[in-house]
Amino acid sequence: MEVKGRVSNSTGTIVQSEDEMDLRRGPWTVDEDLALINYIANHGEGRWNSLARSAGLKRTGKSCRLRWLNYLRPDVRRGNITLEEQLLILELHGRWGNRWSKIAQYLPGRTDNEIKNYWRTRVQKHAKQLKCDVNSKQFKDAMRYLWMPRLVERIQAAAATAAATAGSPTASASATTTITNNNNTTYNYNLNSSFEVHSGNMMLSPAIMNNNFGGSQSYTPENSSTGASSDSFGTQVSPVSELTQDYYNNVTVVNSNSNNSNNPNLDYYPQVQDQLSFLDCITSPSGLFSQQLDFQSMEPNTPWIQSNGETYNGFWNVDNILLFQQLTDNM
DNA sequence: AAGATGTTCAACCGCCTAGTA
DNA sequence: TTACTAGGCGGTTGAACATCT
Repeated sequence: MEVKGRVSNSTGTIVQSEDEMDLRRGPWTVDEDLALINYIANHGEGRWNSLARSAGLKRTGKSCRLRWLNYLRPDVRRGNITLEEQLLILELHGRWGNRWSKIAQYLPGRTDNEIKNYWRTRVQKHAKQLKCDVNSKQFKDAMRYLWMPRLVERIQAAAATAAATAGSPTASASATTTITNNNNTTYNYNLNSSFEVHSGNMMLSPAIMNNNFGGSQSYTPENSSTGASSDSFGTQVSPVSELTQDYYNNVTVVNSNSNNSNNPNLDYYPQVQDQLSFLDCITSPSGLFSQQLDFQSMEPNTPWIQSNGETYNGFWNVDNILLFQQLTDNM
């Protein structure tokens, strides 16, 4: 695919420079990817326009930058958005809105583009199913009081299962997790599949109060398998991704000291971050499920995301939609 | 089996800001 | 101060793929 570059001069006339006539657009080829990877390996990134020329790429600097940051960069995490990441995206979007790059700073390895895509395809889809605007208070309340607690519950259930499978004594069934957000709302979660919401000084809608979702209330969801949803995160495997990951195995500048065998990209990148699980972070250092997770004070790029590929089973099953409707009927 | 419809995500576009000459 | 350039960001598009009818 080759498209002639066209720009307007000061009089509005379409002109074409010699370089612009050769500019390529559209999907990147294997050779282009390799050229970019090799060039950055040897010369570093930055100064994208000159980089594009020096690397012999008939692409704009912007295009090179985007390709590198969103796809070729070795520490890009690919695959399913984990439950932990979903929870964090919901929380951070509630605070910052569509500040994708800012949100991405808190999800190491995820790009702003990926988070934006997640929001538009998954979250907005749920809002559409519920026939409400994704920015409406109804939907935000549903996220805060139904979706996010459910995510935490499932994270804990998965952790408990994993711990039990591993024979770990930490799989205590009555442990409780407390999460406090920037609205001073405290969520208490425990492994018995119930949760409480303490509203603190947060403003709650009368409908929610009337429906026993304000103050300090308990709600026991259905069996935590919850799975009935059409959502299927990450089932699509990009052939391009597989290809370019294979290339990393053959790039001559790989860091052979790395022992990471899961992500071939990391072999290429000298700085391999040790990753902690979500529960490691909310429980450590002093006690199981008792620490408060303070999103406000978290530093960007804190490497706390679990590296496994949790499959999302969805939340908006029939029970929860009915519950949501009960909540919103009185609004 | 085939066409229609829905979903995903890489890539592009246009705007904005910071840096610099 | 102004003009220009590079880089960054959020919004949007469209091809590829999946699912439905």
